[in-house]
Amino acid sequence: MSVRVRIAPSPTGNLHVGTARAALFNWLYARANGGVFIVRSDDTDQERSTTEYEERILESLRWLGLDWDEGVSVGGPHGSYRQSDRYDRYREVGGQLVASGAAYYDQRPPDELEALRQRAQNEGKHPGHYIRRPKEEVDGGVIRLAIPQGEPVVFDDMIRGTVSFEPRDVDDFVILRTDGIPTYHLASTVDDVDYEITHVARGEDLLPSTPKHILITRGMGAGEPVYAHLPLLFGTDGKKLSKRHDATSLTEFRDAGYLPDAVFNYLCLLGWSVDGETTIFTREDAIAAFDLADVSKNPATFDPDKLEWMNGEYVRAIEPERFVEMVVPFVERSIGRALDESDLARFREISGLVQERTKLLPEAGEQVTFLFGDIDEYDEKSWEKVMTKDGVADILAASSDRLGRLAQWSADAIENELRAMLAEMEIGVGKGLQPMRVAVTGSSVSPPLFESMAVLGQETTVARLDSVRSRLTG
RNA sequence: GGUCCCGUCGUCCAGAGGCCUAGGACGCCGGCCUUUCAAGCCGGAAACGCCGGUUCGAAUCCGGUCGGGACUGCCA
Repeated sequence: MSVRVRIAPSPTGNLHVGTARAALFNWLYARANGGVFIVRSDDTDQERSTTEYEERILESLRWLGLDWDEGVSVGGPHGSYRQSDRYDRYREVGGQLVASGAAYYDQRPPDELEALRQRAQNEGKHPGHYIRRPKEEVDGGVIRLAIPQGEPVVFDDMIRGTVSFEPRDVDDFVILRTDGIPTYHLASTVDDVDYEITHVARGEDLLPSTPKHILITRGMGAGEPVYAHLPLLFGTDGKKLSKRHDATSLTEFRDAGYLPDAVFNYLCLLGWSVDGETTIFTREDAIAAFDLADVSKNPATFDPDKLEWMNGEYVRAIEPERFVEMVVPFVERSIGRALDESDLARFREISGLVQERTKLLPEAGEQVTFLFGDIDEYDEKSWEKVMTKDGVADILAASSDRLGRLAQWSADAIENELRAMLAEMEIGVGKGLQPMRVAVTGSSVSPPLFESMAVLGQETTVARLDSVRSRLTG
């Protein structure tokens, strides 16, 4: 039987990294086995679900480079792949389960049920012992599944191995609400059966719900899929990844300047590896090596530092011209206006040096703002550190004078001139260049100075040196 | 509280009884290179939670213990 896997996000927010990683592993498994990857919308929470979020989630999946064969927006043999379009089907199954005795109606208030549950527990009976009623007795209310007593529910999880639950530990849970809307357990399970899902790979938080899903599946007379429960993702504080402390949605990463390939690569490494040695790899490499059975059992802590490092690796690997294209919007954002042709030409001259120094795309913009506008304010710390030293004004005056008279304006020529000058003045290169750097770029951290000056132009360079010198000498 | 899951460097991953004086990556520390910052290169500190058992031999198997987590809704 060919592999059919799915990811079923709820459109109640942007795509969460945990969901993204689950999608990734499902996608890898499908691609590794010539299977079908399905995207379904679990939108039974009518209060919070929106089509707006649904579209954004799909966008994020596409951004990550995951394509799907069936599902929302691409269609397939099962309709819209939205649960909100299938309420009739869930009610039908609910009715069948009641008819067969696998489920029953219940309309008693929660506190009464709690008391009955407590009583059963005290007497060592199944929690549903005093709750269950014959199906004729009540009409309306919710429908609960009657957990069959006896044998434990056992299944072989691809990642966890054999997992077993005693029936007495599973509540008679609600499958259909009073308003006729199915709960997650029913809708999700019915869909998995109807769509002929062969492998359910999802977060470990659903492990305790698995016996419920297995029981519904059996109640429908269907065979169970193979389950694979992925380890959970934690934030840097060691707790569950939270929106409060961490970037949690894929859109945030995109907006921060992360590359989809880097995010893809990094997410793969959270719970899985190619061979324990390889850190950077392509999607094809991942597909070739991937198996759900190899996924780690341990929860993984999301490490922003490592992702950032990896993004730098990917940024440096971009084709130079492509890098320019990608970074232009960020440069424009930094300088607050669009780049014209001559700006672009100047940016190209230095973009290689910028690329080496970029981990996140927006940083590239910050590095070249000095090229495209006046320096409104100098970096305070840089000024403090460099400009308050003795002899700075002399260095600026001399460099302005010599660069102003330089016949050929190129990085090499500038370098030769300034090195010769500093040698004559008996000032160390490192010490002597810093004031010029701050004067010309506004900061003690910048792309290499000679190239920066070359691109900036002779006139502007000299003007900036003069401007700072006169500011220093009053 | 109950049920279930998990337990190798700070973090991620490798290790499926001898190849382990435990390997790779991020981060950290030191050095080299160097016009700053990066990048690159070299080196370093850093882990098998604990206790028993099985075995000639255990990070690897078993038991216990401790620790962490998830679930325990007419949310998903």
